[in-house]
Amino acid sequence: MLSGDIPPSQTIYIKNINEKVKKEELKRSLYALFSQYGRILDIVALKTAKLRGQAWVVFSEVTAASNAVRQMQNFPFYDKPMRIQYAKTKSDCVAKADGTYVPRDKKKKQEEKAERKKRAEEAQHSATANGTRAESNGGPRTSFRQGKPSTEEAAAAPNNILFIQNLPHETTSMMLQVLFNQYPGFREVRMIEAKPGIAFVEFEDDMQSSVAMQALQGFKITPQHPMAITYAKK
DNA sequence: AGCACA
Repeated sequence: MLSGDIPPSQTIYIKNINEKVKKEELKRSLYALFSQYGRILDIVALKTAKLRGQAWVVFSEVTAASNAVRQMQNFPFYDKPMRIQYAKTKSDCVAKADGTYVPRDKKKKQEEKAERKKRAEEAQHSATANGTRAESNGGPRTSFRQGKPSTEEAAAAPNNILFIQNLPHETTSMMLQVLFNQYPGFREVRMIEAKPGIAFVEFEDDMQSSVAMQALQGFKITPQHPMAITYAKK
């Protein structure tokens, strides 16, 4: 089943997460990894028998979620490739924001489940009746990968090397080293004499570079120079 | 594999 059957949502659902990682660390890592795509409103992760190895990341915008679904698909996270889909239902924090939140009770939950099942069956029937797949209501769909995931199409593919721009010309590699050295996995800063205003900062792995990126994004060495951090091109 | 909001 293609994950594309689920309509776009501002919440992504991630599965195949390494179950050994502790909940709080998991949330922090997810935040570090996904905040590059947009503002994160909430991250939900539970370690119950049914829900371990999964997480929900709620973005403030659907577009952010869409980019995350595409670009982080199969990202090796704690040695397991993430499987990312849109969430099937609206997150509570979103419902609270748009005023549609109603506190859940056990009974309500069952009803929702039954309702989902019924709709799925109906969709199944109509699809087989037409002899086609139900390409759900309107909306231009991005095409989904058929073959192997290609990293080339990822606009912002994570990289252990960061590319820093908009530095004041007087920035030294020493200054950057002090700044980036506070984050685990830091390796080195590289600057090019002939190209002032930019730098490359290397970390041990993608996760660690992502944490530093998130933490220092927009950091101002001078008030006029918020640094712009992206992953270096491979 | 698994769709929640402790």
